[in-house]
Amino acid sequence: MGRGRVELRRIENKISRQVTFSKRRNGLFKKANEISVLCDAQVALIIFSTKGKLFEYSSDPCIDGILERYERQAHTEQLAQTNNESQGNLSLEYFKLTTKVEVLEKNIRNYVGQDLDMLSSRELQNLEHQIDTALKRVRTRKDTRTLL
Amino acid sequence: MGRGRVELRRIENKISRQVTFSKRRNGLFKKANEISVLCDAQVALIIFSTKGKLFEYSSDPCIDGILERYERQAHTEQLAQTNNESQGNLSLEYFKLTTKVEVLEKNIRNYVGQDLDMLSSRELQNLEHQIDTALKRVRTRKDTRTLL
DNA sequence: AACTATTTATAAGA
DNA sequence: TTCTTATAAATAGTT
Repeated sequence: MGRGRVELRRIENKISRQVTFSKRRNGLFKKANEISVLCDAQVALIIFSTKGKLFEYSSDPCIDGILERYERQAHTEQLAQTNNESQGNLSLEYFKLTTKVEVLEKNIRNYVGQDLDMLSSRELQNLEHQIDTALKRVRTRKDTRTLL
Repeated sequence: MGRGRVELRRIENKISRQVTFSKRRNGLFKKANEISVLCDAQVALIIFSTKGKLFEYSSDPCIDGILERYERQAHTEQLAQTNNESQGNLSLEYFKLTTKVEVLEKNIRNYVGQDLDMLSSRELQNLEHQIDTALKRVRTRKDTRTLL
């Protein structure tokens, strides 16, 4: 869609890649929004750039609702059509909470360096950076405390 | 992109809406794949149709990795989320779960080096040790992965 | 499912 | 970054 065809492979030039990323990201968000409005669909779109910057689009006010719905559906397989209503249903809310607890517990295991097998290189990189930052913060706090 | 402009609002005709949904869904997945390849980005796309049918695209073999990364990052970025939900007549189990979530979230904040003010010297010492161990594990895992 | 007239997205250039 | 524009690509309406 432009002056010349583009082969479907990683753009090696860094500047071009960033420019293309920015343009196509906007295009993708626009189209995601269009399909959600035109076709009355629920859409969640998450993008991490090469550098780890997060971009997200959600057709709903809060993307978490869609992600939780996804988790429920993906892990419950068959129940697809049935769960569209029942807001305010305590058992549903309870189930959502148990899902949330599972996610939190998985995150904690990652933060203490466990369950790393499923993480990609990039995720590992990201996690390492977070933990490294955390360690610095804790040591700074320790130093501050020692002075009191 | 077709014979005549389309207003950005829900298509009322059910058949047209379904056809458009199918076409645009394919287009969206194609573009999501293109940006991930061209720009070396990580992309997760979740779509629920009006009827609740799930469609998903992921640039990675497993979409859950991206979603978990999203959860981690979202948690790291927004610390001031207030969970004011638990009002009203909730069952004991539900309440216990919300408490558990609070504890887990508090732990996660500590693991990323935040909310350290209330910790004693001994707790700080423990936390430091845990994080230090975590960092070593992550780096070991990274090295292992690099060798593959 | 295919076909095309058009609109839309965007690659390259400014 | 933002705009312009030539061109590729997507798709609305049709068959």
